[in-house]
Amino acid sequence: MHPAQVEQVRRFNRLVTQRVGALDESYLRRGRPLGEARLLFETGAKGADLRGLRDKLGLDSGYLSRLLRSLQSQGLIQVRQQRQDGRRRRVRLTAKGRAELAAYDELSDALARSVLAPLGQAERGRLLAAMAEVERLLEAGAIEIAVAAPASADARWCLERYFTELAERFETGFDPAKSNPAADDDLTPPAGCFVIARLNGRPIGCGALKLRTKRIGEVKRMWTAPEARGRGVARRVLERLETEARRLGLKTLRLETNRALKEAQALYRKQGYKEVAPFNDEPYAHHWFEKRL
Amino acid sequence: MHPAQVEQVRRFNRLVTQRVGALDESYLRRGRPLGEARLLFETGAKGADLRGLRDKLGLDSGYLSRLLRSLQSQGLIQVRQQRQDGRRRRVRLTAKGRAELAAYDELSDALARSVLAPLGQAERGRLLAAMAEVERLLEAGAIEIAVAAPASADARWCLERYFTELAERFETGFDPAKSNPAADDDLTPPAGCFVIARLNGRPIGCGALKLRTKRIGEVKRMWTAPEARGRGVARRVLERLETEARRLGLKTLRLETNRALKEAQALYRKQGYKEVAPFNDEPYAHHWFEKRL
DNA sequence: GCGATTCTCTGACCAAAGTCAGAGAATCAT
DNA sequence: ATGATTCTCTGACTTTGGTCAGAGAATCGC
Repeated sequence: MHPAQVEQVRRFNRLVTQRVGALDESYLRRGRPLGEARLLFETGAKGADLRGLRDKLGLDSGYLSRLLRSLQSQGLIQVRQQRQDGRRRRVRLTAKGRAELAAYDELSDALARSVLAPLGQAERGRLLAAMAEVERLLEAGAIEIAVAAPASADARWCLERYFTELAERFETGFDPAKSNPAADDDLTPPAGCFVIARLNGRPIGCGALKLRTKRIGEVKRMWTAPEARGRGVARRVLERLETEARRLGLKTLRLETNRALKEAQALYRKQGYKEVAPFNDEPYAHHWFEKRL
Repeated sequence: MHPAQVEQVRRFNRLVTQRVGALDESYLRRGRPLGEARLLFETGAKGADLRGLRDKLGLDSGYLSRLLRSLQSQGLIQVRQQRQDGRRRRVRLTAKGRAELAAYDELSDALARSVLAPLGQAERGRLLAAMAEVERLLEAGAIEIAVAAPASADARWCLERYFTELAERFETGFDPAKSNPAADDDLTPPAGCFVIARLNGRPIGCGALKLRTKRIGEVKRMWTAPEARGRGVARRVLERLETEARRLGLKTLRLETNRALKEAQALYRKQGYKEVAPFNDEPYAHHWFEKRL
C-alpha cells in the first residue's frame, strides 16, 4: 500500500473527526450528559428493551440502570415490565421524551444543513456524491466472505435472485433446467464449495466451486446483489474460491459466462483468467475462461 | 435544501463517527487517558511551549499542568524553562516519549491501512478520490470572506499571484500598466472595496469593486488560488461584492474578462450576468458582462 | 523602581463515565 | 420441584476530565 494513500486516509480521518465528531459532542447534547443523550436517541420513538440497549451501547447493567433512573426523573421515559418475560423491561418515551427526541433530530438536521450551506448547487451535488461513495466503500470493510451450505436459506435466497437476474439479462431468457446442472452435493465439501458474501449479516453475493477432476475445478454461481455492486464483492468471493481451490489441491480453474455479463468478463480478465476454446456445451455460454493457480 | 440531501449528510456523519471516531477513541490511545494521548501527540517530535498547547487543545492551565506532571512521571517528556522568557516553559519528548509517539503513528497508519485492505486497486482509487473531494468541500465551511485594504499584505500577495497567472494564461501575456488601472484608493471605501477569501487565515482568493458612477459599479480582480478551486470561493467572493454594492446603493454591476478565462465566464453567467456590448476599451478584454442588482 | 500583567503551579472541588460485587425476582432445563 | 441461569437493580468505588481561586515567579510599561 502506497504511503501517500495511507496519508490521504489519515488526513480524511483527522478532518472528519474534527469537523463532524467535535460538533457531535458539543452541539448535539442539549446540556445533557452524553450518556443520557445517546440513550434517549437509541431508545427512539418505538422504545426498546434494556437488554438490546445494553448490547448496542455496550453499557454496564448498573450504569444503564442509573441512566434510566435519571431520564425517568426528568419525565422523559417510562420503564415497564415486559409481558412475556417478567425479567426483561422495556423503555418507552413519554410525550415529553418524544418532544426532546424531535429536538435532537432538528439539531442534527441543522448541523447537516450547516455543512451544505456555504456551497453552491453544483458543489453540493459533488459533496453528496462523494459522501455516498465514501460510505459505500467504507462499508466494504464490513463485508464478510464465508463458506456455507448451498441448501442454507441464505444460499437459496442468493441463487433465486441470481437466476431471476440471468432470466432478465440473457437475450434468450434463462431456464436452470436447460443449463448444465450443479447439484447441492457437487457444491458441498469435498466435492466443491459454496461461498456467501454478507454485509451486516445479510447476504449480498455468492459464488461456487465444483470439482471436475482432481486437478481441475469450475467456478459457478458468481453473483453480486445490484445494491452492493462497486465494492469489490465479486472479486473477494472469487479470491476466496481460489483459496479454497488451492486448499483442495486444484491446479486449474475454469468458468464460462454469457456475453450479456460484461462486468463479469472484465473481472475474470483482471483476475488473470484467459479466454480459451469451449470446454463444455453449456447452452447459455459465449465465453470460456481458464486460470492456472 | 432538500431533505434527502440533509439525510445523506446525516448518514455520512453517523457512519463516519462510528467507524472513524469510535476507533480513534478506543484503538488510538494505547491504554492511556485520551487527554494524555492528545497532549503527547500535540507536543510532537519538535516539542512545544505550554501556552501554545493550552490554546490549541483548549485546556485549563491547572489541568494541563497536571497532565504534564503525569507524562513526566512516566518518563515521556521533559519540561524546561525557556531562555528568553522565564515565565514560559517548553515541553520536549524524551527518547521514550519519541518511541511512544512513533507507536501512535504506527497505529494510526495501521488503522488507515485497514480501511484500504479489503478493497481492490480500482476501488481504492475511487475511495481516495472521494475522500479528497469530501475533504475539499468540507473545508469550504472554514472559508471566510472579508473586506480588506487593497494595500494590505494579504491583498498584495493575491494581486501578485493574480497578475502572474494572467500573464501565463493570456495569449498575449499581461502587463498591468497597459490594462485599465484600479488604484488602491479606487478600491477603498467609499470609492469601492476589496474583498479577500481566507482558509484558516491564509488568503486563497480575492475580488474588488470600483464605483464608476453613483449607480454603476465594476467588478475587478476576481481570482481564486489554483489549489483552492472547486469550492465555490469565487462565487462567494462575488456574492459578497454584490452585497457591498447594494449597501453602497449601486443598481448595476459590470465586468469584463479575457477569453482565456473560461471558468470565470461560466461563473458570471451562472450568477446572472448577461453579456453586453463593450462598455470600455480595456485592451485585454474579449467579453463584457452586466447584471442588474 | 514599581505596579500591572503574564504564565505556571497547587489545592480544593465537581460531574460524568464506568466498574464490581452482590441481591432479588423471573424463567429455563430437566 | 429445583438448581442453574438470566435480567435488573443497588451501593460502593475508581478514573477521567474539568473548573476555580489563589499564590509565586518573571516580565512589561513607564
